[in-house]
This record gives sequence, C-alpha cells and structure tokens, in this order.
Amino acid sequence: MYNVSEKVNLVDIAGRAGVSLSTASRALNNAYGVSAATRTRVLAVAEELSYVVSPEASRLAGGSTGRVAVVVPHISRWFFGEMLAGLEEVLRSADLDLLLYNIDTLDHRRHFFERLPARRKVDAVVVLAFPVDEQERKRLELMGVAIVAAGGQSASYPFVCIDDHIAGRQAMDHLLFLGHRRIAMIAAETPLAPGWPKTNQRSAGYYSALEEAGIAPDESLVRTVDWGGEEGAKAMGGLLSLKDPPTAVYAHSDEVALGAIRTIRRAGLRIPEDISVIGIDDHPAGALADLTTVHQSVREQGAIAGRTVLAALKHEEFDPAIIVPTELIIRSTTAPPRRRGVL
Amino acid sequence: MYNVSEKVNLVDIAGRAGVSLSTASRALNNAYGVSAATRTRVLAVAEELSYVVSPEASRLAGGSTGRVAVVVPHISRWFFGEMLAGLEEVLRSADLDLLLYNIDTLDHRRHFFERLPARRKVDAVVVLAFPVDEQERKRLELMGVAIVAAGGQSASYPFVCIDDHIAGRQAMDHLLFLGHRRIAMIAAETPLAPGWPKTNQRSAGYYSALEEAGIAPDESLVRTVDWGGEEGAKAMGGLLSLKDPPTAVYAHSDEVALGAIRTIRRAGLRIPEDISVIGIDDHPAGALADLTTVHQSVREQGAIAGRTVLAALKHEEFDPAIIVPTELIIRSTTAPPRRRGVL
DNA sequence: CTGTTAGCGCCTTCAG
DNA sequence: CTGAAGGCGCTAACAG
Repeated sequence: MYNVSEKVNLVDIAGRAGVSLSTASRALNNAYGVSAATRTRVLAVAEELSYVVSPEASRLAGGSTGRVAVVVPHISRWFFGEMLAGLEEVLRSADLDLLLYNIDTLDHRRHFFERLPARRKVDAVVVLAFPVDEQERKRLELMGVAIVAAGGQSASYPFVCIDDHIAGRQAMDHLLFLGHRRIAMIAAETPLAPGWPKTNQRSAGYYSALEEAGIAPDESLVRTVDWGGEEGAKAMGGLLSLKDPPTAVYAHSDEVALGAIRTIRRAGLRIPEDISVIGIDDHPAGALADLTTVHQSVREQGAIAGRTVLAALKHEEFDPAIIVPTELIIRSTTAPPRRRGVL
Repeated sequence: MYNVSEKVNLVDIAGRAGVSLSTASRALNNAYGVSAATRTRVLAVAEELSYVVSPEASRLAGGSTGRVAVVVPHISRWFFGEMLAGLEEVLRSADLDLLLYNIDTLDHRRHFFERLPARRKVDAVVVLAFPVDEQERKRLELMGVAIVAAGGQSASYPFVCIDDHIAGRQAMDHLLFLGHRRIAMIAAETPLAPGWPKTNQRSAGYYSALEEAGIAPDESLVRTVDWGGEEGAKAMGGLLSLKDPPTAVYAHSDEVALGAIRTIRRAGLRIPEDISVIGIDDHPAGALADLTTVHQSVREQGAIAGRTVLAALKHEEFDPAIIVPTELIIRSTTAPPRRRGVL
C-alpha cells in the first residue's frame, strides 16, 4: 500500500531544507528566531513532502494534545447532533480534534466517569446538555483540564444555554393570550437527568404563567414522562380520558408535542380546532408538522461552547454564563379555544 | 487544581511495585512472560495510583493510536446520529476512541480530504453514508490505515448497508398491492452525494416495480429534490398542481415524506383517503406521524461497521459486504385509492 | 520470567 | 538567528 506519511519526519524535511532539526521545528511552529527566508524554505519543503507532525511525538515533547472530549447523551437525537455540529465546526476551525463519548445509558455514564477514558488524551472536555453530579464533577477534575457545559446551566463550569423558564413562559403566554384557560402540561424528563434544571424551569414557566393569569393549577392536567415522542403520546391519552380535557397542551419539547398530536388525531379530534398544541425547541420534524413552538438556536449554542473552549485553552477571558435567546414561532397547531358547548 | 494523572507514570508504578519498567509495561499490556504474582501486584499498584498510560508515549514507542476517525456528513440528522451511536458503542467497548469529523458542506469535505486532519492520528477511518470519489480515495489511502464504509455501498472498501433497490420495491409493491397505479416518486439527493448509488437504487426500485406491474412511467410524476423535508414539501406542491395528480406518493426518505404530508394537508386533502404516502427509513418522527415506511436498522449498521473495523485492526477475517435487511412497516398513511369520480 | 538498553519524533533549553 | 543535546513516557528487542 502506497503510503507517504509513515515515512516523512521532521528530520527528513530538515535535511532536505538544509537546516537543523530544531530550526525546522521552529519554522513549522512559527516560533521566534527564524529568518523569513529559512522559514519559507522549510515550509516549502514540508508542503512538498506533505509533512504532518506526529501529534504523539509533539505532545510527548511538551505540547498539548490538540484534542477535546465531548460527552453527549443520546447522540442520535436532533438536539444533541445539532449542538455537536456547532461545536465541531469551531473546534475544527481551530484545528482541534473532537473525541466523542456517547453516554446513552446509566451504565455508560458510570463507565465514563469512573474509567475516565479521556484521561490524558485531551486538553478540555465539554459536557453536552446533561447535569454532572457532585461526584462526577470530582472525577472530571481529576483530569486536570478545562471543562465547559453547553445546553444546560451548570453551577460549577462555564456554560451556555437558553433560559428555560422564559421559553416556557413564551409558550404558555401564547396559549393564554389565545384565550385558553384549561391548559395541560406534558413535562419531559430524561432518566439520565432526573431533576435537571431544564425540565424544572420549563415547568416553572407553566406555573408562573398560570399564576399570573389568575388560574389555579390543576395537577390532573400535568403529566411527567420520560423524554420522547412515544411517551408524549401516552401521556396525551391520559389527558384525553379526563372528564374535562384541556383545550390546549404545552409540551416540554417538540418531540413530546408530536407524540401528543398523534394521539389527538387518532382520537378523531382536530388540531387546533379542538385542541391546541405547543412545544419547545423548533425541531425540524415539528416544522414539518406545522407545530407551533419556541425556537432556540441549538447549533449556535454548540458553537459558543466551542468558542468558550478555545478561549479557555488560550487562557483568554470569556463569559462563563451565556444565555441564548428564544423566540415564539407560531405555526398552525395553536388557535383560540372553541366554546365548550360547540365541541 | 487537584490533579493526579499528570504525575503518575510507569516508572512510578514500577518503583512502587518493585519491578523494572519493562516488567511493569508487560504486566499492564498483559504480554507474555510475567508471572501471575508480579502481574497482580503491578496491576494493584496501578489501580491504587489510578494510573493510565500516556497514549502519546505508548504510540510513539510503537503501539497503535487506539483511535478511529469517523467521517460523517450532517451529523445532526437522525440517520447519521443513529449510525454513529451504533458505531461508538462497539468502538468504546473495544477501548477505541472516536475522532469525529463532520463534513456538512462541500468546503468542509474538500478540506477534510485535502488536509487529511486525521493523518497520523488514527488506526482506521470509517466513512459514514457518503460516497468518496476516486480522488478522495487516493487521498484517504495516503493515510495508510484501514478504511470501512457504512450506510452505502462502496466499490473500494468493505461496507455495510441496506439494499436500496429492495427497500424501494417494498415501498412500491405495497402501493401497487393497494391498487394504486398513478404513483409519484419524490427522489432525494444530497448535494454532497449527487448520483450516490443510494438514491439511484431507490429510484430503480420505483421503475422496476412499475414495469413489473405493467405501468408506463410518467416522468411528470417524478421529482428530484435536495434531501430534506422542506424540499419534499415543495415537490409535493408541484405534484398537486398536475391536472391529474397521483393517488400515492413514494418518497425516498421519511423526512421527504413528512414534508409531502404537510403540503397535502395544507391543501385540504386527507391522508390516506385522498392520497397515500410512504417513505423509507423508519425515522422516529415518521412514527409520530403514523407514517407508513420501510424500516432499516440504522444503529445496527453502525455497530456492524464498528465490528468490521475491529476485525480489520486485528487482521481477522470479515465479510467485506454486509447487507442488512429492510422491512415494510404499515401505519396509517397508506390505503387503497378512492375511485376517481369520488374525489 | 525479569532487567537493561535503545530509540519512537519532536520541542526546548542551552550554547554558539 | 541557528545548531547540539537532553529528555517527554513508553515499548521492544536484547541479554541475563
């Protein structure tokens, strides 16, 4: 098999350029103390031989790893993939490599924090959208590298996320504005993050909106489910079996909302005529279902997290708590409620 | 900052265990020639000091990198995320790290193949669901490592994928069986992979099914769009503006089908009464929309690709061409056509 | 079975 | 501005 890279080392290019090893090294790393002429020559030779440093050797001799670990739950979900895309883009632009660790079960999660497979392999780790507990935090710090969180607040690390309370309010206020008073909430909670502030805050938005509107919360209208469309569908079934069903449903996420919609349609009811539905996230599948929702720029959050990492690595200043704005997107799953008698 | 790992090296554990450096090394790598007693002792010390090898040093001294690069277009799409999840899981179980390269534009793609950022950094690269051209193949081989493809056939590398022709036939045969004769196709093509066998084969399934049913293809019923729901929605608009619209639509993917559904609904038509819709993939959003589709196990394909990588790295035998079966999933977007006059 | 000895490829003082 | 020399932490022959 034809293979160049295995053979071309710094010595080679040094020899070919007629300089010493160290000069070649300096030139490549554009360090001080190399004449422009020499540098150009070295660079040319390197280019010609298509040389690339051995990251291993470089690192061993005192450099950084040039890698960052990204820990993400459920990589196949749009939200995380999108965030990862934003993150990857800025890391790549800085020539950093991304080591991916998917943590989609409690077992994998434990494994990750106990074994710390990324130890000694990265310059930083970013935790995507799930809360690390106290113990995990300690393990992480054993790695002795920069840590940043994205997609959720963190007490311990710099983070970037949306304000879930506000997002919840935007959804609820829209429903309230339309005239709904009997509004259900399907709260989503992932087993990986029970009690994660995200879900709580989205719930808090529900309660505070109701209170402000002078409506007493009815706990029979509140369902908490494991994150996901199928779960949302099930919860909606429960809601529809109430003697006095809601005229509108606020779901913590678009996936959950989509599940609810399926149940409503299967029940022969129409949206939004009979029941309004709103979600949060602005998931592309939601757009395809004409779902009213609250938009958040997920990819941008990933990118910001990436920039935070870069700043941290360069020991530059950075904002340790960035909140990205959200925005109501009205599509066609919400409308004013019909009179009760008409239904 | 408290930090253990930076300090504990092989020498330390060797000294603490009262053995030489090389013995310690052997013990840790469970190589031949170490008494059980010694090994146990070394391992114990290593555990106690929570030692981890420096991958850089290890690699430099002759080992492998313990990393594999994964090149994926559009990481935020369910299909790729799912595949990645399967892949990550098996790689992780083999203690291999996954270096992620997202290639979502032509520019990034060119950048990747020209600069080969993964050069000298990995033991293998897996190309996820996009075709590498001849030139790219040459660049890739410069890396001198194992290469495997997943999610699409490859002439040059071992691969795992579904049979797109069969998948297309399963969708079409279902429609035909229901009695449809005027069937539209919305073909999806990603700019990243024009002419990628996948799309072609899914199209081939359309034509071969029609032919076998004795139906002359009507090119006005065939639309080719860039991959994605919004594009599918647009194409459906064109189809509905025909003097004689189709009674059923076969979309190359669930996303495209979902887009088509939105357009049909917005036009005030009902599914499946007025028009049937079928997709391919079994995307979770499709399930939430009760979309009839052809299922493929994406995660499993990723896992198989992972196992193929492992086998290749161990120089074991492996099947260089694995086809994963697909299966028709009937939900509620397909039904027999109504009589024309009734519409 | 175990210890000694060379490097792996590069960066970084240190002299010139 | 440049070259020589000493590791970085580990593995892989070699000897014992």
